[in-house]
Amino acid sequence: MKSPETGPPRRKTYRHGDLRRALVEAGTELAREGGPDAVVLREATRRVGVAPSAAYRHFADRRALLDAVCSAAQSALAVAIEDELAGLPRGKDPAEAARAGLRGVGTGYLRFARSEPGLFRTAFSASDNLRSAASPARAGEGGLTPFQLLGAALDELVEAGVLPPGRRTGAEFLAWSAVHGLAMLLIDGPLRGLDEATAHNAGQRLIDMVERGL
Amino acid sequence: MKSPETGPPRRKTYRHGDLRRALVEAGTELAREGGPDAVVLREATRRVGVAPSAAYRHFADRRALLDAVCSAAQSALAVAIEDELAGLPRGKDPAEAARAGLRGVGTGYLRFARSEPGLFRTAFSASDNLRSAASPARAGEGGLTPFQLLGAALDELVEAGVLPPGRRTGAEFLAWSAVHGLAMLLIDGPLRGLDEATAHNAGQRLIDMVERGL
DNA sequence: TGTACATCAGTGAACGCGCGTTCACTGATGTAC
DNA sequence: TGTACATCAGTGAACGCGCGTTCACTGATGTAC
Repeated sequence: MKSPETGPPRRKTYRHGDLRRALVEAGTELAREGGPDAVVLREATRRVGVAPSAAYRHFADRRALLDAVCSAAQSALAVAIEDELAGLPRGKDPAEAARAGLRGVGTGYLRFARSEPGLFRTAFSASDNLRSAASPARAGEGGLTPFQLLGAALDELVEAGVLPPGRRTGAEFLAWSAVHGLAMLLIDGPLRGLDEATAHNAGQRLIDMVERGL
Repeated sequence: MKSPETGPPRRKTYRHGDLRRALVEAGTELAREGGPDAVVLREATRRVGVAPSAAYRHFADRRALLDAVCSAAQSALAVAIEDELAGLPRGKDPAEAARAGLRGVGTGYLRFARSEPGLFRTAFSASDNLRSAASPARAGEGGLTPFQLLGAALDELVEAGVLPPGRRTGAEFLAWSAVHGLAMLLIDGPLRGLDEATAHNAGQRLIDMVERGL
């Protein structure tokens, strides 16, 4: 029998205990609802039930909070891709498995963009934008970032003899471009509002194109 | 011998004469400098040398001004593509010409994204985002919007027998995705800051991939 | 051609808003003796 | 085990800022007579 909690959660202790984490979580929720611009420092403290200035014990400024939220969003994207890969049937021949791996990365990426557009847009708004794409804060449970997951999928394609090694260099940027572009068209662009099945179809066609074209 | 003009231009007449156009131009300049968020109504009136409230004679609100600026940005993108196409050598066989046309659309698109990142980002932030992609306000000098220019290039590819008609449906979204995604990576993402030649190269490789993959 | 008047583009002052950030403070915690 | 004290996480009031928008107004323009 919980008392009806209105507004911010009331603390019993003067100290919060885990304010930094709580602010990142509140900020992530804001990003989920409205993208990077919605990550407002005062609103995050409000939701946590703390004075605005308390945030400055843990973050130098608003940008620092946003950067932490960006990392969290990238990590969530990595997890979405990992989930897609984990759902793949096993035990095929290496070539087919490698192909399925690349497809899985693209599909997971697109699924995340559609189901979490706010977080997706936030993932690409870090101030150092993906330059340090290898930061552990941005990785999924397997310890790889989205970019590294894509790279690994391409490596497997080469190992399985599907992709000529000469074509490997820079291939992540080509594949990424295609999938990222479709993601943008689906969430902000003219393909916004497509139903689930049609969107999935467009994604598969695009990945076909990438596979043939690489 | 011009007098040194500091700040906003001083009007001699009480009436401005062409305020709507002037505000859209000032807004476009703001978008060029800082993207859609930089299109600030007060700043636009400041630059034009007019009271903030004067804007409301011509625009219902800030969003209406931004929409007009978006249309202008899309039109500028169309012109950039047209320029690229106009520079193409003529008189080849139809198949080759059609291929060059598609390549030109992609190259012009990427060139605009890199040379005018602020306008490029603004072009994709209309509230009705590209749904009415055929609006004349968004067209280039030839009367076609960027999306229509791409469609025309694909049609030529079909007519020249390069692209099987069965593959034509939805092909603009596949090609657009790839090129748009690369544009994003080049201006906001991890490929930001690439030198001209490398960026051009990446663009050509991507377009190769699209051509093969379509 | 001259004059009265309606129109409406632009003025200027004011509004409330929410933001990020600062600063002197308060009070719970944990450590040293 | 008990007490003094340093630490530092969180408080609360205040700041200046620039924004979008409103409203009663002013004055140039063009039209009707």
